Amino acid sequence: MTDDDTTSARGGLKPGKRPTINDVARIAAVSKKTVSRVINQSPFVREETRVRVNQVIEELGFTPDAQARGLAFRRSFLVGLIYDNPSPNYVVNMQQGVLDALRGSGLELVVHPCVRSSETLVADIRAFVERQKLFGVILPPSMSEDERVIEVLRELDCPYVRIASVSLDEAGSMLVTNDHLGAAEAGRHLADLGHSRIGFISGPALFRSSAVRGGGFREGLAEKGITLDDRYVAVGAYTFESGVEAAKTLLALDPPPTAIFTGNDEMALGVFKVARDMGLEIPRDLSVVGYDDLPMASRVWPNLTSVRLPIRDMGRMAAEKLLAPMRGLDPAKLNQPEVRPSLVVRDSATTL
Amino acid sequence: MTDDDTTSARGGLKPGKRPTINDVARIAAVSKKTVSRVINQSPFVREETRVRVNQVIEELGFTPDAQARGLAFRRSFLVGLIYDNPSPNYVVNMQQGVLDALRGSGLELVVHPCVRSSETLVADIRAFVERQKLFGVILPPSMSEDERVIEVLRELDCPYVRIASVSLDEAGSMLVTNDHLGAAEAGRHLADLGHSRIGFISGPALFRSSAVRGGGFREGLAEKGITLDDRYVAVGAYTFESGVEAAKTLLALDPPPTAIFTGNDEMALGVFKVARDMGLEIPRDLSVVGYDDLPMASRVWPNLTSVRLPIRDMGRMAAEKLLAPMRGLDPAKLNQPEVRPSLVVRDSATTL
DNA sequence: CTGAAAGCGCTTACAG
DNA sequence: CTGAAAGCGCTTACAG
Repeated sequence: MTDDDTTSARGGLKPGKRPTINDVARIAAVSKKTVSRVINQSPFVREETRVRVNQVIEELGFTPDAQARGLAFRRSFLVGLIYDNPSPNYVVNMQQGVLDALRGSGLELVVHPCVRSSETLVADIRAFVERQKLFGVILPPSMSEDERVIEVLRELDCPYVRIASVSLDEAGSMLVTNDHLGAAEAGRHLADLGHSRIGFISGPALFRSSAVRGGGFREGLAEKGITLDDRYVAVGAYTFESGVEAAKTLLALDPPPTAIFTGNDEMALGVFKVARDMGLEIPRDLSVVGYDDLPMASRVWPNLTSVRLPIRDMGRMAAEKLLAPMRGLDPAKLNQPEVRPSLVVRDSATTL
Repeated sequence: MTDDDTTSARGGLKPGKRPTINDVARIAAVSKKTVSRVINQSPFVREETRVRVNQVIEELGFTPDAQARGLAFRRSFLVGLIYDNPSPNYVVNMQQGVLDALRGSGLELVVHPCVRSSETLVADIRAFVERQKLFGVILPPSMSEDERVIEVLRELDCPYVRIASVSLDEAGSMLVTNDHLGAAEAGRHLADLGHSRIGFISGPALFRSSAVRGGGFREGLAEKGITLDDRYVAVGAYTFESGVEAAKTLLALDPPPTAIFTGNDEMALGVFKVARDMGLEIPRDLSVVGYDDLPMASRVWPNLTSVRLPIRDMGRMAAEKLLAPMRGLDPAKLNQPEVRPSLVVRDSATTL
């Protein structure tokens, strides 16, 4: 439609071809290096020149080619999200946060799921990062906890930010979620409600958060003089189905627990299901506390009491750390609040 | 660790640098063009040569540079998922399906959310697609329904597959979900259960599926001699919160509906919430039928009767269409089953 | 503040 | 079946 409007500026352009930096340079009557400087916001361009070049860029509808830039820069404009998390809800929330941070940065997000137990995991990740020459990588749990992967990233000189419940790396490449604090709060809460025969459904051993949340929970109970009985601990896999299995085991104990704390919300819903199937009413017959506070926690019935983790914010903050150097900031010194999980009391846990 | 093992093959390689196609060519004693042929699986390479080259590639740990290949090919190895869907669950499911199809293809997935009502939408998408020279794009609803976006993709010569409830394009770039069929089934089901004063919470007008599902539902009811009263139709936004609002409106009518069909599951959960708040028991006092059959449909209580859409499969099939030409197949003639939504009867709807 | 040359690591015609 | 040359569209030193 507006082809004619730009005829003057497009003079000499081959039809059907995208304008390149050469076209911009020719029409703006500068060298392509100067155009490159304008694109990359170099300060060494006279204001007048910059304006003229930007005007031509605008008129031509010029968009720098990511492949060509990447080839010359030896680095792409792609951020990788490498994950193995079994909870799609967790992943999608974090992904949204990462995208929040990337918006307007010129970087794009490549999602790369993988299987941590796969024999080819390390080779796969190496190929992915090397081939795409990623700008950087974000690693949610439990990918963040695999030192073989970290080793590869270091070797390939690929910046990364790890998200984990405890610190595993230097501040600039680490986002700590302090899960022991939230779990301790859950423990104190259940103890305060008068529970003492309490069950715990742990996440899988592969996740640091499983042990950290379990440890924090024990700690919180201990503060109130309660000891978690190992017979009342079941190991799940952070999935709904595993929550179902673990709940069956725990509720078959004699005497059964009066309350159950689960390593994440997904498994808490599994407890909900088993309780209903057994004719137990929550919270009257069984108190349940989850972890993560996914959106669904406040949509199920009864509303799930859960430890809130700001998953989306975590994704955003991790991405901001990754982008910090590009903005001339020190990733270790961003003015980011520490992640402090906190208990959201709803209706699924009550006094004994 | 194994550095020494490869010393022979790495002879002459600059330390600390990734091997390039030149290194492979030199060590295998062929031209780089031949190496390129092996990488791209050209049939015009002698078996013996191919084996030798692959061996050197293996020994060197050579990975072709995606940027360089993209620059030469004038096309990247990235597939874009451009979406504006308000339901994170829907998106994450579809995304998983797309990733299923991409696994092993050498292509990576770039996720690109956007706001359809934004003034810069078209320009944003143009810049994204042009800059990344995308291999192709997948468009879930309602992005799939925006003809301005399609126009840009055609102009940029970017292959795409649209996912929508009705056909909007040629078979090769279209995945039709036939939503009228599933909605009609929901209508017949509620009618068969004896309901006649039935509410409908529609999706937003921007989504074709809203009208298609509404139309199918009316059709199904009509088959049973029931007419949907416009006073019992509320318009939502496919979100939980909008479901809450719409349910409040419908349940405040005098007389209130005895059953509600919602345009998606997310809004059905909103109805669940309002019913509970009003002291109504589902399904005794109110029957509810949803659409999509997200995993959570079978995790809430009572289990939600819902029209099942194989969202993950849809993502996979759409991606397979996109990849078909690369595999020498005609995307219009893939042996894919048609998407047939079907009602999954659970516990949230019962006889009047 | 600006530019001409060389190069990033691949592939596409074009020959042979 | 194989290769030498040119080019994809940018940026990095290096000069001026």
